[in-house]
Amino acid sequence: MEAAYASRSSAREMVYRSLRHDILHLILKPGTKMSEQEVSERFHVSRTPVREVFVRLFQDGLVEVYPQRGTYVSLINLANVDEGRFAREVLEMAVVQDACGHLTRDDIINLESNLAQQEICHDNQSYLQMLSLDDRFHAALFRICGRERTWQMISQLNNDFFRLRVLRLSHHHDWDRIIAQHRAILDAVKENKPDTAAQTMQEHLRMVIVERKRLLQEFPDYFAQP
Amino acid sequence: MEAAYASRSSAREMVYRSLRHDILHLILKPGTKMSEQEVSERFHVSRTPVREVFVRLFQDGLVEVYPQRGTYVSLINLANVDEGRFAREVLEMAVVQDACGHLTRDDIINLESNLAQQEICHDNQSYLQMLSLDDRFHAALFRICGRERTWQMISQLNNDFFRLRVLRLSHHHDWDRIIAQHRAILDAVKENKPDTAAQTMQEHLRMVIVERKRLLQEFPDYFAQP
DNA sequence: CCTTCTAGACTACCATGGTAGTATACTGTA
DNA sequence: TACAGTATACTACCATGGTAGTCTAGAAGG
Repeated sequence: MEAAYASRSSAREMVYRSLRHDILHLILKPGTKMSEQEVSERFHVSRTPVREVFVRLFQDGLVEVYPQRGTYVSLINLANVDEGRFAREVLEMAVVQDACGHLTRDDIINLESNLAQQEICHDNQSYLQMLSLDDRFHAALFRICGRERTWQMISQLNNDFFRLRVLRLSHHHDWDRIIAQHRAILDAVKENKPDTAAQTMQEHLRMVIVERKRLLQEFPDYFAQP
Repeated sequence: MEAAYASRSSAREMVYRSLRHDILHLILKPGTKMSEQEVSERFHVSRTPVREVFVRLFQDGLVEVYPQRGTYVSLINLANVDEGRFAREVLEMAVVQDACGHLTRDDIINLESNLAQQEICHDNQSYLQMLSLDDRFHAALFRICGRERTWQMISQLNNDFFRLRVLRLSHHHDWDRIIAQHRAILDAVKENKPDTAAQTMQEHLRMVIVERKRLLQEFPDYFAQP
């Protein structure tokens, strides 16, 4: 058996990836109506694969389907954000402590290189690249501990958290603290200080709690009522 | 806006729930072939909703789709089991520590009642009920801490872990330790001993690691090669 | 002007037919 | 017997037509 379904470039897969990307990056804004008809015309495919994409997006929590009424990009649910953040906090504190033990030479080079690129981003103000680097920084810590799948799992469940990060990074360019915290985490891991590393990670992941209020005021119609 | 898609009883939803249940409870054994045709005839619906159900099951990791070749119930992936177990361990240790603080009278009644029913199950040897009670016991701890969604999230990702538990509970009726550990956890929480509670929870969730080897030998064709 | 009712234009849902690609069983050949 | 080539019966994939349910704009009545 060779390549499975996911890796194939079917019409369904193309549409799914495109819509998923656009929703996560807020190109399709929360609350936007999406009809089978419209999407199928836009991508020049029939309605069947579009329906199947909607099923997948619904499974991801990215759209809400109201039968005979319409399909809408789901609003950002702050309760989901908070629980996703909690899961990340607990898991990443454990992971970063574990990483203190086995950090290879290559790992250090990789993480240092990532941080250097973050600095460059800070000058460029390229938030898309910053987002990607941030993800890769955290993913690397999981990979070091042999917990790559765990990262993938919580990533899947943190779609709302992701959208909040997009909103934050794209509208407020106060990335100094973020980068400083990444630096502090890396240093603590390198110096084999698990407690400091965990502490800093916790602080890092709790930043969003404060930012939340500001974003809620600034973009009230992006969020679901709690 | 009222009820959303998920709660409706469409053909798709019926078929999805039925197949999902059968796969998770090993009624449909890992590796079994499932064709659109066959399933659509069995449920007396057309192939379109069946296709959409396959998409959802694929998203859940419960089936693998090989285009133009067939759709198969996915084998149990032990790497997935282990990472899911790790996530549960870390999260549940945090949750059970947190639960020590705020345990209401109703919570105690609920959990004690659950444990009493587990004892009854132990006599009846009803593994399906035992499975359900076990899930509800752990879910209750999350709910107490206001982390119900977190439980739902990790449940979604622990399908392989779930199937391993089904295998274990249905074929080996050594439930004494499981029930005893639940009792120990509850007691520790009641007596406000967070460290003991966390420790016992860790031990509890690590039991499956040992069982794994036995099950792998007993049902080799249920598992994917690592 | 405000409310009630109705006709029409949507929506997602499901059935069905056709297509390209894959696996397999069979046939012909050495 | 062993093997190569081919026909056939599958598979999932996609296009399209019809249907019941929902929303909305405009007419009718107060």
